[in-house]
Amino acid sequence: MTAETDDDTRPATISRVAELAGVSRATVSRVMNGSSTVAPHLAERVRRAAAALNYQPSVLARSLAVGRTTTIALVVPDLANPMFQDVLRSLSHAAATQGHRLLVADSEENVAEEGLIALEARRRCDGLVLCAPRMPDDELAALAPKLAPFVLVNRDAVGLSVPSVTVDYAAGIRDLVSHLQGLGHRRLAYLAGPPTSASNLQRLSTLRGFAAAGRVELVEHECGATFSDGHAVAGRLLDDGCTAVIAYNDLVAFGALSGLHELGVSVPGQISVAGFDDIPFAQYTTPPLTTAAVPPTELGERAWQRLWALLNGEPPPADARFRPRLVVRGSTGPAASANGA
Amino acid sequence: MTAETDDDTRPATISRVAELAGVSRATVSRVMNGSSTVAPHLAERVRRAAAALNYQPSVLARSLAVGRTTTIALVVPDLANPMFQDVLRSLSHAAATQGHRLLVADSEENVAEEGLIALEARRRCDGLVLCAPRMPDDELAALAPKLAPFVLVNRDAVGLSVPSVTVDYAAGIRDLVSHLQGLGHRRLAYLAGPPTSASNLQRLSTLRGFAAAGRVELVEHECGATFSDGHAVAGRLLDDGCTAVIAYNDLVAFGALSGLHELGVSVPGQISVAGFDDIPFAQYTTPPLTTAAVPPTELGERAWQRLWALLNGEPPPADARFRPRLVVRGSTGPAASANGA
DNA sequence: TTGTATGCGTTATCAG
DNA sequence: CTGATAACGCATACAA
Repeated sequence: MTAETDDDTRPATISRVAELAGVSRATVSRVMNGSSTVAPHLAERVRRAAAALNYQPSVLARSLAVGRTTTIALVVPDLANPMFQDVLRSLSHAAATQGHRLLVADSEENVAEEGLIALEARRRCDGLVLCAPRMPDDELAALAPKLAPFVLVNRDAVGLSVPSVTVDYAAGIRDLVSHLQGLGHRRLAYLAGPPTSASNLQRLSTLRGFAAAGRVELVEHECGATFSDGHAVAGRLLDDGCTAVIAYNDLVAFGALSGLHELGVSVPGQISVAGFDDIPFAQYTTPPLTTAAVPPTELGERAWQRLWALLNGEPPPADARFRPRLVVRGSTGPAASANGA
Repeated sequence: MTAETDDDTRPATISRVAELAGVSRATVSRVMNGSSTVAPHLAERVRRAAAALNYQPSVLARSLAVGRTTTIALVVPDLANPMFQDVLRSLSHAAATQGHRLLVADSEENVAEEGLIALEARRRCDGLVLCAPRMPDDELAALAPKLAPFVLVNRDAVGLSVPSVTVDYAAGIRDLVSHLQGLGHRRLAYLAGPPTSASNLQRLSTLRGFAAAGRVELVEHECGATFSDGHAVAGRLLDDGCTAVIAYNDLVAFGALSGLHELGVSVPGQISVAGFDDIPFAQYTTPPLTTAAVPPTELGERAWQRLWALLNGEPPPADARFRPRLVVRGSTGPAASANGA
């Protein structure tokens, strides 16, 4: 008996288990899935055979047969960004709760290939969560049908029937401005994020609204989204007579804080600084950062909630819009009237 | 002609393309894969048909037929930990370079289920990168054959022939101690990480070695791995006459820094503080943190390099062991002889 | 060069 | 309750 069908190296298949147990593949399948009712003695034989062969059903084959992968994809523009890390973590956690796994794809801010990456990722699983703040509206619209079912995070779906979970940046900015106004600040600077960022635009237009209404004087600084961007702009902050500055996000605020510190500028004594996001380290800077907090786990959880509904053929849930929570810490204080002098 | 086989909603299959193009499925397959040589006019017909039907080959079916998913999995104990976020990002990036996607599974520090999670994740793809610092050696050994091909990150493979990429914590600690000794420190505290952490053990035994050799006096504090852990232990730091403290990691060091600051203790004036890892914010604390840096992208890249070799049936590459780089910043300074007074 | 036939490992339908 | 048998969608020897 020259071994030929024997191949202990390759993983056992359902057929080999069936053969060893002396039953049909269908029966093995039934036993493995706990479904249907199988005669106890047969079930036992199958279990033994499976154990003996160290049989593990092929997820792949099962997915093909069932038409479901129990896997979803997440596409983000930058895995180094704390915000997307939060989305990733909370989404992964939420999906795991329902027995789903997460495939992650980082477009690395490559707007040109973002669409292809999303498409490719989507085709590997059942659904998609898309973070693509810089993708043009028309491209998104064109992609939408091929990406479904999917949900958008941190960006509105123009006219598409795509659920989205977003942050109400306008409200956050309003809270920050009110807070600063209450402290006597009248003239404030905004450290603008990436020009193509949709969320930056929301912040900016809200601020311009305040300015247009004559409630504050606004000085805009082109900046960016990173620590270094904030750090680089610190030197120009005192020149234009602002007593407070709102940064695009916490990272930028950190940079500004650090730059101001190096310049010997007292915060909030001479100038107040506020961020946006409330990333983990915001409470640990010196001084601790006043910011508008978007709950780190909510985004991912809500996204999953909506995607889950879509996967089950339920009607697209209403959009979720989070109002950031104003977190007042030590980096903002009363306007120093002496500052302009 | 009552439509019955018409179903524009479901994705097109290779069969429908073949039918529309008037060729066999095999030919369509050849065209789609660019392989083999197909008559130009036929190829063109196939492409037109594919485009018309918006045909996208099923990744699933292809994977089943070929026996390859071009997907790998990453299992980490905590997605909130900056170190694993770095591994995730760099691994994802490196794998993408070779056209592979990443499936991420967070065991959420649940040591009991870690094995099952790894197994399940592994079965969904071609290979695995495992970060499981707390998993018992025997369990890992038992799991190894079922997880192959896989590579270990930040942990040694006891006696298994499993490639690993690790950090030479002992070397890092030696550098830190030498640095502190050079500043005149003789008695130092160690803020210990989780007792079950293998990397904590490496740090600890290295320090104990120094102490046993009479080169330093060592005071051990049970601590943990988070900011709060470091913060909580700050109050006890001055009591035992240490002039310097080495924290399990940067996070803990941040906490200690913050706690000491609140207590009005000057760093490094009264006590020096050093961390480990050099996570992004280490350079931005006040004072900036002296630490042992492990390059954030190397771990993931090397892990992919090794896994890639394994996937191609090449012999297991040699283990990669990174020697951390000493980064001296403002949080460490000359020992204050007046401290004990 | 092209088509036929078979396999990949499961699930599901439908008789018995 | 069980077992053939046909999908699932694609790739690939093999034959023509």
